[in-house]
Amino acid sequence: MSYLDKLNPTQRSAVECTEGPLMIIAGAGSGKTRVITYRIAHLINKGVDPFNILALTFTNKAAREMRERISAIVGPDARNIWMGTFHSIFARILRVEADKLGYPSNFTIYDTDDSKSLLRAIIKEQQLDDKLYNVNFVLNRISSAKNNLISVAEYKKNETIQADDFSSGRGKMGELYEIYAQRCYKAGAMDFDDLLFKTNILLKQYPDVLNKYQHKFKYIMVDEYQDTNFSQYIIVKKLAAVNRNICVVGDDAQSIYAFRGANIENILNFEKDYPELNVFKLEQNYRSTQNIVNIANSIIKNNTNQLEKNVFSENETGEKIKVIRAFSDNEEGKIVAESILQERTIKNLDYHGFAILYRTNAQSRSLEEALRKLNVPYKIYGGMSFYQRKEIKDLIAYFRLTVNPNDEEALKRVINYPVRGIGKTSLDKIIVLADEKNLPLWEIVSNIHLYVSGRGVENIMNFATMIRSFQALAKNNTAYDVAEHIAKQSGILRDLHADKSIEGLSRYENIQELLNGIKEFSEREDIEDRSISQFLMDVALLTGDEKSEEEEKNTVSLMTIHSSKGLEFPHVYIVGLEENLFPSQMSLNSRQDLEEERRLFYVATTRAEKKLTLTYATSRFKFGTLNNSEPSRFLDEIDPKFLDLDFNPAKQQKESSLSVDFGDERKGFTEFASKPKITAKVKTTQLLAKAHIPTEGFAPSDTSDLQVGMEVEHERFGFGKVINLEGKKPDIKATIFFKELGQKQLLLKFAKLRIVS
DNA sequence: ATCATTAACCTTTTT
DNA sequence: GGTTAATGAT
Repeated sequence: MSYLDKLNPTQRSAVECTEGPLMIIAGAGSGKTRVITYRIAHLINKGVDPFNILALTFTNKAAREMRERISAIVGPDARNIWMGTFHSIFARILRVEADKLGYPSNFTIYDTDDSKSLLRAIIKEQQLDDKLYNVNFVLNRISSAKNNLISVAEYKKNETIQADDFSSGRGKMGELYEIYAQRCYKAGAMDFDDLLFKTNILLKQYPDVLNKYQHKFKYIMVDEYQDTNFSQYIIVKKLAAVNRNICVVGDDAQSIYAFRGANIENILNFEKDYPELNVFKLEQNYRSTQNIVNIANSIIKNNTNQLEKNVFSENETGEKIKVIRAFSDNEEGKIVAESILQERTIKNLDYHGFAILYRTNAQSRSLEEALRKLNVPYKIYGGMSFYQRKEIKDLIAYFRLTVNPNDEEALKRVINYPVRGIGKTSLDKIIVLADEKNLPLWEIVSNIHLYVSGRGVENIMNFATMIRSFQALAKNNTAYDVAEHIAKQSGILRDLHADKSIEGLSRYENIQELLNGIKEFSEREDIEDRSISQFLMDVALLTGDEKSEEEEKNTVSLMTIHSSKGLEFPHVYIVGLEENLFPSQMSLNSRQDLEEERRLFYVATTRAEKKLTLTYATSRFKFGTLNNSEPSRFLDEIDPKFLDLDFNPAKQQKESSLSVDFGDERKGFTEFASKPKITAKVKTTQLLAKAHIPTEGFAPSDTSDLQVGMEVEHERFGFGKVINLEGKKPDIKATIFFKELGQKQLLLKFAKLRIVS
């Protein structure tokens, strides 16, 4: 029982409270994962069968990590826990029960690209204006309908929804939803939202099925409960209704997925569903320095809607939070890259401890360039993942078609790739026919001779024959044999091999990598079904590349703030703190959206353990054109006493060029920082660069014998006099009075000082 | 039917 | 800045 001793009293109570409804409000860095994993381990140690435990997470990464940590305590039993993302767990259940909903058990899962492509086709077929019926907008509308458990029929009946659609001139929205749903059904496909929506239908229409899973899942845990949407909420509520052993863990301050339908009310109102609820609040932050926790608190207190809690840290005070201004996104990248290089060299650190977080994926480019220039190894998380690459999707589309020939999106993708003379007109004809006969595309394609005659028919027949041969092969062979055969026979390998460009080469390599991955899958001893069909089931819900361990031990991590949730790094840089970027322009219309942005900022800051740096640029490229930008309002909201503006170019510039200093240090940030913007940019840059020119051949001296009263030169601050020394051996802090800049405190082990006299 | 050039869109954030 | 749909030439 030694693991219980690793918990503080509140954590321990939460772990030991195994029966009945339980809510754990876990502040950032408060050991949430530890509590969840120990709690599950504790259940198993108490004799609960792992098969009776359902643990739901939002990311595969979180699920995997927890499983590993649990098995470290309870051993191989951990394998049998029903643990995974909402989507993967319910996809698994849906495959078992698929026939009840009229789906094949090997139904395809459409990703967002598939959904959009299908919708685009439908909008076009319906001859609707694709500006008014913007694909993203339509998909969003359908998605939120599903997430709120509104069926096609209900959508069309609902007066509010209809009034909304008609008043915005989109009266056909209901039809689009209907056609989209039908087409998915006909293709034997579910999109991401369907995995939850159809689960709800299943549990509603089949009480015996509901009953089965209610008794199966005796203990249910939900991580990141603040991110659940209505659809997920109802599933959990139903499954927990019999045993009422439901434990939800979350932090309302970290709810950042409202845009995807997450409903923060689910956690705020949890108690209403379970009056006998036990609540534990984990408020001690073990991750970050006090300065970081304080800054995070000072950010989040600007929000109104939240559960009361007091997150605190007993760690060291830590460095102040540095704010850096750059003149362009490129300079921002350069500053961050240089800073990382410097920090890691001076403090002799691993790159692994650094992360750069941004609001939008598009921001990664300037950072990448800067890092590359300085030879800093980095790894981008999220963004375009391996499985989103064109060549990978192409090959997988062949697999999908082999397993489920009705898969419309897969068919459209590969019917003429590599080119085999089935062009747009042929495909259009097939689509029209399929629509007329109300049959899946494949039915037309595989019996094309019944419908059309003439040129081109032969090409289509050959294609159908090829797919059928793949299907025959897939019946009795492992995934790898099938995959390799398909890659060759489809002509994909040949096509890519012929492309001698650098990109072509890398595409070829990616295909090889995918095949290698499938080979590994086919050789696994621990699974029974090693068919291509089984491989596809696993692959559909894999999002990112699963980090390939060792080589990433020494790389800087780049990612959006959203994907940084749950992670921690000693050194964190949050870049692009500008109005209209962070907070995003889209969020400025409503208070709720703005508050979500603020929570996002809260999440970002609380990733940092030791040191946090915030940056913004006063100009930035957007769609290829340069735009001016203003510092984010969030910077203004931080209590300036936690900020270190000393290295802020704005301040240096101000001090060196403005004669009058009103000296009010408590001034708001924006006011403070935006003043110098009046001066021309180029000029300012030069001013900055030449603030102090080090003496020729400047080299830092050994400062171990530095004495009060000595004159020194600093590379950037210029000449100064040592007026005080304090602290012990490696951490001696010097107070130096610089002629240009005034009094400063420097840590001797970091400061580059030349002793003048 | 296919390739090459042009226009249009884009940026939230993700399972 | 970069990708992807639409247009036009062979």
